[in-house]
Amino acid sequence: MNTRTTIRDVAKEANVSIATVSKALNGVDVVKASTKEKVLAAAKHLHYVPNLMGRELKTNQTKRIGFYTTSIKGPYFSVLIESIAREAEKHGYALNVFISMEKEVVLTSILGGAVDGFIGFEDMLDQEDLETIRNEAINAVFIDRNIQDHTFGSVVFNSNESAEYATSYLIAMGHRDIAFVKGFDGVFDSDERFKGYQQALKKAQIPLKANYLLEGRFEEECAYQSTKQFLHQQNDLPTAFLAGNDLSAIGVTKAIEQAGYHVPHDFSVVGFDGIELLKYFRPSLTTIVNPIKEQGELATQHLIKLINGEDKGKSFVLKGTLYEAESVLQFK
Amino acid sequence: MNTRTTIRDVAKEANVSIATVSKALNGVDVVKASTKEKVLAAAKHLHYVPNLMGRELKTNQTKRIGFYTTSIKGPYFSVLIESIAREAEKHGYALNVFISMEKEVVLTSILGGAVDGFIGFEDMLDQEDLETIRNEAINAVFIDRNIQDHTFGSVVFNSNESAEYATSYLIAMGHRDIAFVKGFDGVFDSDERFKGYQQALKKAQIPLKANYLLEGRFEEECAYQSTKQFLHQQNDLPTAFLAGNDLSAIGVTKAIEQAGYHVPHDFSVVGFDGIELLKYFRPSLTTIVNPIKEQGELATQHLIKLINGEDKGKSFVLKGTLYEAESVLQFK
DNA sequence: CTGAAAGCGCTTACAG
DNA sequence: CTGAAAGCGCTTACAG
Repeated sequence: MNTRTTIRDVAKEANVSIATVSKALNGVDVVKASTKEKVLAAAKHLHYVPNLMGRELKTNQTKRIGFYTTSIKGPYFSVLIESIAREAEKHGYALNVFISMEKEVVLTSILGGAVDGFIGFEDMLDQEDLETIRNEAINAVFIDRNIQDHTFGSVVFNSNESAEYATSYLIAMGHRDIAFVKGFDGVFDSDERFKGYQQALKKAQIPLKANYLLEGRFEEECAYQSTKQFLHQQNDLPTAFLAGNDLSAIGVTKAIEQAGYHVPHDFSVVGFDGIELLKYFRPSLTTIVNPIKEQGELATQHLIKLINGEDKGKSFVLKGTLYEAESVLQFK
Repeated sequence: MNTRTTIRDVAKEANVSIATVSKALNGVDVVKASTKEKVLAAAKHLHYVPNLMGRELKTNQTKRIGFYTTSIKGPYFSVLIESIAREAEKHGYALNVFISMEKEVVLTSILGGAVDGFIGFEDMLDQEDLETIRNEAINAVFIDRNIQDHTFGSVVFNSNESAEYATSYLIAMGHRDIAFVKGFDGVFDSDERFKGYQQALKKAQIPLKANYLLEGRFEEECAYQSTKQFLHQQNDLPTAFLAGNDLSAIGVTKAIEQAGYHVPHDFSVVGFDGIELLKYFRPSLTTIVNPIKEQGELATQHLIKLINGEDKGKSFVLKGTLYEAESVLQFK
């Protein structure tokens, strides 16, 4: 069994020192052209590829950025991750996606120096973890909460304003009885959307009704169940549903149809995000489209600037845009 | 700015040597209990996390497996990747997903020792690359082609048999004029499915018609365009379409509806894979469901056995199952 | 049970 | 322009 080729093998083959091999291969242009050629030929001949651990241990950088998550399910991720990967590659960085349920694994990776920085997501890391990461001066850009610090930045959506806008839009369409399908309490986008909903009602002087608040957990299934039950038990029905995200809007719509009603004739429905699979769903869904691709790109650009010391942490807020489709009808 | 905590800092804090710290932290149970306690306390106090590069360089293993791809778009990936990640984590390995368009980046990573082995996908790596990887004794399990060797295994679908079965099913439903929407020539699943289609026709003594072969490239859009054009230009129309995968089956269906026809009343449609987003699509699609999750799990188990030297490369073949839905109707 | 030493494969001042 | 040497942070025989 072949043992892996090292820089020493190349040096021997080319009759130079390992220092010269390193310089020739890394384009440190101090090496004589003929020497460089000789080294390159030897490296090619031996199929030499530098051991990354050696290089990274010495240079203390990996040229990798990380994305840590417990799951990549959900229609949001492929667009986000792919935009991060493309943007990173443009700047000479590779993206590493780590999927793990275990916090220890994630922390070991981040603090163990597996990446030069990471794009943060989910609430897996608590305040103490963040403190530790900060102390090690590891750069990060968060996309699900508003953080700003010397080494931490964030790129979030203006969920608050979007939700207020979406609610006002429904009100302008004649709806006054608008149910809200919640996401997760304590999650930034969820809380902000709920606040926006409340603000819009307040401005229109429509009282908030507790019985119009449904559980959605940002999932189709949960929203489906809540809505189904809601439609059965309630005699004070709304005329419209504002769902915490598109998936739950789909769940709401399916529950409405299942109960024998129709969207938008009996109920209007609005979602958030503008996920890709909407193009397969009928009736087409009115939603606030979030610029997910731009979020990934901006987060990546910012992270790389942080890594290179060209910037300090900033907080960016991206705006959503209303996409009008079939699921909303003028009321009355 | 804090410099990162190393094993030396912990040793100093605990008043022992770095060797002892290493042993205490790694559970080499030769260390006196009280010493171990002292070390653990010091490590915790300093928030010490071992530098992975140091460890990996020394031990020559990463406890990571890789998944390299140019894109994670497509409904297939989240299920596959997630099943790999979960299975890997069960065995103490982390999954690293690398998304890159550049072959050099991928090879540098694989040959540079970034992972202990990888799950291979796509035709990015040519025969020569595989040869190089083999020479370095790097383990891999491929999921899109049938490879078997000492360090290489594979887990593929029985696309040939599935396609023959699907075609025979359509024939049994009374269809004799069956168009085939191709994937990519040269791609294993694509070629195998095409062969299976041909075999079934032959067995039923139905001649293969060249004008019944459409381009699909495994994509919705391409299949849509091909089918649209086909329906316009052709006066010899088939009664059923067998599409290379579900996405192209969706494209076919949309083109049929767009041309004013209906599925399944005017044309029956069958796909392959059983992707998750089918649940959002109407009419519901008859398809051959591939056990994607099982493929990911089996590939991972096999890879880890290869890494541990507990097995040599094998070739596994997984069977699909027919899922009958609305898109096929008895003909006549 | 503990520690000094070697060495994994690199890069980079430094000397020549 | 080239090379000898140091050292990145670990682990692991080996000696005591």
